[in-house]
Amino acid sequence: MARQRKMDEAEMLRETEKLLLERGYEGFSFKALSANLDIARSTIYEYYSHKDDLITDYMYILVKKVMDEMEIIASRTTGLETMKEWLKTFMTYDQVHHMIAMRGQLDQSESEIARNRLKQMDGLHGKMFFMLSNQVNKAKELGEVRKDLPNELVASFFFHSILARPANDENIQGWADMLNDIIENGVKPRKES
Amino acid sequence: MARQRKMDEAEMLRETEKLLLERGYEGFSFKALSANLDIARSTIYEYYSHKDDLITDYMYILVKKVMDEMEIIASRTTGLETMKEWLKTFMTYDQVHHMIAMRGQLDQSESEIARNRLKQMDGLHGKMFFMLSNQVNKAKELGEVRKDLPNELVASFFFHSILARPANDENIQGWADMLNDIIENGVKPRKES
Amino acid sequence: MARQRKMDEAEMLRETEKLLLERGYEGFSFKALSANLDIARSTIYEYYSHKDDLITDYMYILVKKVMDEMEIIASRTTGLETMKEWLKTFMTYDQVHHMIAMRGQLDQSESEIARNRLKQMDGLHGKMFFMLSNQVNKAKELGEVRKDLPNELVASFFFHSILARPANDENIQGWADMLNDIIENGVKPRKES
Amino acid sequence: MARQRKMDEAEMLRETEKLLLERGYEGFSFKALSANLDIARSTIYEYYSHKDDLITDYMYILVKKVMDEMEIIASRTTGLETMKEWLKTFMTYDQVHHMIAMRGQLDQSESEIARNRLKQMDGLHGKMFFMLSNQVNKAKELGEVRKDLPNELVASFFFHSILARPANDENIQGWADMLNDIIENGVKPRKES
DNA sequence: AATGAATGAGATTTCATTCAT
DNA sequence: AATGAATGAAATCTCATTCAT
Repeated sequence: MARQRKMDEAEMLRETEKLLLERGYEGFSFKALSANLDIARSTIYEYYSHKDDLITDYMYILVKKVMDEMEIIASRTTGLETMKEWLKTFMTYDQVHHMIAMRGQLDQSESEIARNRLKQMDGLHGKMFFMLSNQVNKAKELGEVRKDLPNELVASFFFHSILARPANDENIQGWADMLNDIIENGVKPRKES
Repeated sequence: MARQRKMDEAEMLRETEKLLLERGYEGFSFKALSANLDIARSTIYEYYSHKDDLITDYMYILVKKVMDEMEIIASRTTGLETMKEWLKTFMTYDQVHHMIAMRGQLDQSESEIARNRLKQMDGLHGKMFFMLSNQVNKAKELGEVRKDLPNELVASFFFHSILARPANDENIQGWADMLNDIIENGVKPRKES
Repeated sequence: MARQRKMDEAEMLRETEKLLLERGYEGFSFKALSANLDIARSTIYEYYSHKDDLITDYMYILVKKVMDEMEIIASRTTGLETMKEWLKTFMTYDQVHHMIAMRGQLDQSESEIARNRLKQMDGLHGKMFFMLSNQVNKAKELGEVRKDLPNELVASFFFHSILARPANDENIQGWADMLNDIIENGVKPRKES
Repeated sequence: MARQRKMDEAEMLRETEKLLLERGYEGFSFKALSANLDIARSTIYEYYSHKDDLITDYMYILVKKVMDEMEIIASRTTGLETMKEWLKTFMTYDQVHHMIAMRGQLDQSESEIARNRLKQMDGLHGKMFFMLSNQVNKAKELGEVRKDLPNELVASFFFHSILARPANDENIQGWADMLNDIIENGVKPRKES
């Protein structure tokens, strides 16, 4: 009797994310995943032959999604405005920071598939930082960013500033505005006459 | 063989840190630790009866060290200057950020000793943020920080800004100065005539 | 290799009994059990996630079996006759006495499943003693048992008398008859004129 | 500086008994013993080089004590009276039954000292049963016990009857009297005109 | 396409025992 | 006589992975 197609791969990736955030790389297990998805553990192997394959797949897709949004934004804005929009993207996908933290543990993965996907991901990640730095440069040319700061530092600053998240998560927009404000103008009062 | 020599507990904590940073909470194992220290796995249990006891001990000591340095700095400076000095402390102990990320996984620890140490650590952590926010307030009073920004956001911004670390780790001082500069003045050029 | 063959759970319980009787609660180990069953140690965990779960399962099933036999006997006899039949049941299942001795060590079990099963077992055990005492009472009413002895003592006497087992195990029936004889008439000669 | 003689061997044996009764043979550990006695674990090895040496020592001393009491009683009484007195001794030392249950696990002990002490103990145990059977015989000759019952069965019956212990432990004497009454006269009413 | 059954490797933890002081 | 330090072996338990159905 033919079994029903029970598996929804999108849901699988969602659960993967949830578990990775809750328990970290080593704490993540197919056992827990199969329990949460209410399928047999062995069924997961029909989709991913190694734990690391699934994890790197999830990671790659996540970074790709961020990249895609960044590119859409870049296609209709420039300079500081682009970067301010990107900041909102970074907020929406703040898991990325956790994934970067976990990435190191995957270096010695036994799965070649996983190691290859990591390389692709690193490529994307590099490209992402290149886009950031590049945009900083454009902003400099437009006179929106000081020329005495290294592009990479400003880029990295944008990317990490979202970690300064307030305790109460409500009002994302207001929070984003304030972050942008600090990044642009700094915390020191301007001596306006 | 050196059967009698007493374990060097300081070295044990140093190796613990190294392994935690390399492998994360779940990846950390007494097996690896004992191998690195060149002692028997069971010997570690003479010092810490649970994995979590050792980890929380390490974490607590780390946070305590940061706090102590912060207090010394606060005793001889104020306002923005204090915060700029603190930033250097945060840079020196940037492992703290990794530990905060791991902390969540320790909540369900079966070891009561570990759970208690976590409570103490949370206390310290709370105190740390209180000190930060407080200093932001002083800086506002001194006219060094804009009054329209919430204390907590500025505090959190300082604490997390160090994550915008440049690829090449050399020249910490220059890096610290630039971070401070961005935080103070922002990335936008000042319209100075 | 017979990789797919399903474990025979009945055999598992039989081996469990054997090992428990040979080595006691703390001496019982999954290592020995898996060796005797010629399966991998981890396979046992597919059936029982805790040592205590298996042990209490075995115990419960044992007590249940005794109870069931007792009830069948009680449904077709009364009074002293019932108790004499029960004595034979107790002889057949004399492991029960060992299990009662071990039970104490299970109280602090970490497995909730085990603790729950223990509660059920205690319930059965209580019911068993209630049935025994009750039947003593009936026997008193029928004039088969002296009225000056507490029900509980007579009940307990029946239950434990089977421990007075002769060295050579043959001839169960003769032994049972003699035990019954002593319990009924005592060891003192009746002064029959 | 000379350490104080902290160890009281009698107390050591008392704690050994307590732990053996609480946890059984495999559950008994020098770790727990040293904790209870508040001495170093290694100190116990000054007295007993093997776990089993201590356990068998305790067991032997226990059985010896029972034997000594039995012999004193036997020196001033005979027949059924002796056996009734012995019953009280058995009640006082009811740990003996637990020790007999544990004894089996010691057979494969690696310590030769322990194996030898076991042999001595078995000798005593045998002698004890010989005394019991012998006394049954005397009682038969005195017309106090029925001649149709095997000596060993009556002996064993006495020895084990104390396990029929009532729930509430108070009033040992009354309980002993009732047990003796049942053993002597049985539970069936005597048809006395 | 999905699953049930089994397994080997490894993690945490406990403990008897040894040895130098 | 007593102890602190260390250790190896073993026990419980978890999990990624394989394989037959």
